[in-house]
Amino acid sequence: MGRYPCCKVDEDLKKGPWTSEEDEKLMDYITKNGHTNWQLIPKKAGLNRCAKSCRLRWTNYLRPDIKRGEFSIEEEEIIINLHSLLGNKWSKIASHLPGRTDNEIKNLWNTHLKKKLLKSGIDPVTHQPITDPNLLLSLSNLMNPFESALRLQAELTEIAKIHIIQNIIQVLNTPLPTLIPSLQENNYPMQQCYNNIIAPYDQILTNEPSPISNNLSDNMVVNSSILENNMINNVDNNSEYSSLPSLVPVTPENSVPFDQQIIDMINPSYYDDFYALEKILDDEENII
DNA sequence: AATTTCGACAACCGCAGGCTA
DNA sequence: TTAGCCTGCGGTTGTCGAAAT
Repeated sequence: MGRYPCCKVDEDLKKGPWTSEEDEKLMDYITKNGHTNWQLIPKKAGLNRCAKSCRLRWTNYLRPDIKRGEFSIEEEEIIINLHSLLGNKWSKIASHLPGRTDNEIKNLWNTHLKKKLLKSGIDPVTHQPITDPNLLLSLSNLMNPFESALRLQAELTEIAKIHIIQNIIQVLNTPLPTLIPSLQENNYPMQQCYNNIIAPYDQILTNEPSPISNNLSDNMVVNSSILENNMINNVDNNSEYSSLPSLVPVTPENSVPFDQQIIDMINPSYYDDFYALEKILDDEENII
């Protein structure tokens, strides 16, 4: 039944740091023969290591496509943003960063990024501002009080904006005419809604008109993944808030209610558009 | 100069889901 | 069909060098 076990428990296999000789043996073998069967590799390569150890050494260190060296600011931003969307899914996060391993990203998170967020008053788990007053006080004491207050205020404002945009995307991502047939009859101007609500913010982030704005028709669903990718990849490095904490996933339990004052801060006209959309949805709900 | 502490990173451990004989 | 291995993943631990005492 089954296969041969991965590593025999009673075998006296070497553990701990790899020597350069071991690296060379593994590298040589895989370069010549590939790594289709990890179980065979240690023996065939002449290594007294278990298959798992060999696989890990290869994927985390010896693989030729690994990008070594310090993480750039852009990479750190991407990691923070992806972490806010995906949580501790290190392998998923690593798949967005060519040449970086999940282990490397996990280490970076635990040693640098977590502290960086905490110092900015952001909870690294929820990616929301820390609300515990004691913790906030002790954090703010680390910085110049005036600078700290200004910074905190600016960051909270920016987070609020992102919350709003994400909520709008979520609503727009619902195929309205499918759900509510009468909307199709009314020919609700989704294009106009997009142009007024999403495009300006998208433009701020990308510094160019979004490609989807050219293709959006009334029956189309706004592709939020494109917008999210824009948010992740187009960090404005000149911005005072380039070290901004990341997006917070919009789920029913942590969706924030809209705040007139915050929406007005972005642009008062957006609220009118969204309010119009909300009103239509409410009306439809009442009819149904 | 010796010792201790801390931070960074590599490596290991154990689990879950998929796969295979 | 199923027992048990294989692989990938995330959490944790170990190691080593630098900084502090």
